[in-house]
Amino acid sequence: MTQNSFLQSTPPVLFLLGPTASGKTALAIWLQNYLQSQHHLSQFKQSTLISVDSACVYRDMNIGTAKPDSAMQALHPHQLIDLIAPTNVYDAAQFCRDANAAITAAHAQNILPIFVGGTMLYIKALVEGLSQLPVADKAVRARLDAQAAIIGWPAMHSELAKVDPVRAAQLSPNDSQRVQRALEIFALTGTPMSSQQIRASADKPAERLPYRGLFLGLQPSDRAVLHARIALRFDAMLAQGLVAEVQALQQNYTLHADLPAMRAVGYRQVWDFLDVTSPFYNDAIQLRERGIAATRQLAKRQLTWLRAMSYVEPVDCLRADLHEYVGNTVTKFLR
RNA sequence: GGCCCGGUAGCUCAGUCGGUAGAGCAGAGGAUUGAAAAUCCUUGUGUCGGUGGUUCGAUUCCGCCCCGGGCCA
Repeated sequence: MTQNSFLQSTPPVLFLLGPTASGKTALAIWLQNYLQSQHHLSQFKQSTLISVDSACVYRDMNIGTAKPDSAMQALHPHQLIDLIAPTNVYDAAQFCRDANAAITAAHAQNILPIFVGGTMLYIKALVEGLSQLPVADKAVRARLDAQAAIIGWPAMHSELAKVDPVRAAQLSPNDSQRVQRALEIFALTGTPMSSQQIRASADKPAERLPYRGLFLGLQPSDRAVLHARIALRFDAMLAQGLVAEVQALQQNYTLHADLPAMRAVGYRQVWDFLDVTSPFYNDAIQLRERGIAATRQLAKRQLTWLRAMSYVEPVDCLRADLHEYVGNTVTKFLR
């Protein structure tokens, strides 16, 4: 059996990646309809959408996450949304388990998996793998946070340099999250994080995956158009009741501002808007401006990810023949 | 119409006792291994409103004009 025929017998998986407001969801739904109408072109009669979104995993966070509404989900169900309460924490490793299970289940039923989303770390973890590292430990993190509150993160970084100089050299003394994670790993295992990390073969995901992937990365040729869409969409969220949604969350759950769910774009800014002690309390103009700016910054980081992932094929989401182009590309891939 | 206060980076403003200027925010580029919509790194030349004058030299001092805001008529 040649290498080529082996690859062709490997089941396919589609990845539709892109920054916020690039039109991923609409394109995914169009593609699902398209594949339905063109099912004679491939072995798959059906497809399934799988969300790649660290915010859509939270229940009761609908407006701010631009989650597909119930009418849309009835016609085009998404997997990996509404998995946990906003008081809980999801992570990249859990995503890998959930995503791999979804792929296996879909292929077993001769269904084409289509991943749709913008959390590129999850994709990187799924494609390139994660090292065998301990899961987050609440108690250890609380202890490290308490210590950092006294001596500051640069001093914590100095502590890290004593036990894991390799990792410390890779990190900024201000990078609280990564410094904490490295200290946590040492506390839990007694071994430096740097000696437990394995480097994945970033450029050749196909060699270690039991399926072959088509990775399409939506990137606008004109950033200004994306910025305009982001502003429009944030205004729409406010009009749909984003503030009321956060108030309801605060009533129905015991939340605090440091929860990953409440640090999400939009939610964090509304939290400040509702917080009497915040300088942004009750300031609707600031809420709008800060929400839009935070969304633009998120989109920028997502685009940086896409440019850095060599196996992602860039697609201009503003091209006039977007549907035709994506349809043809996918058809060719599935053939 | 008179008086007062402003007009400096996309925005909010600081500053130059006269030697052409700097913060925050925004923007841009990058990193990214169990919080990732997170966290972090790098990045600041702009007719200093216009014009005339004083001066070796004006964004800075003076005159006039324009544009905001306020007070008095």
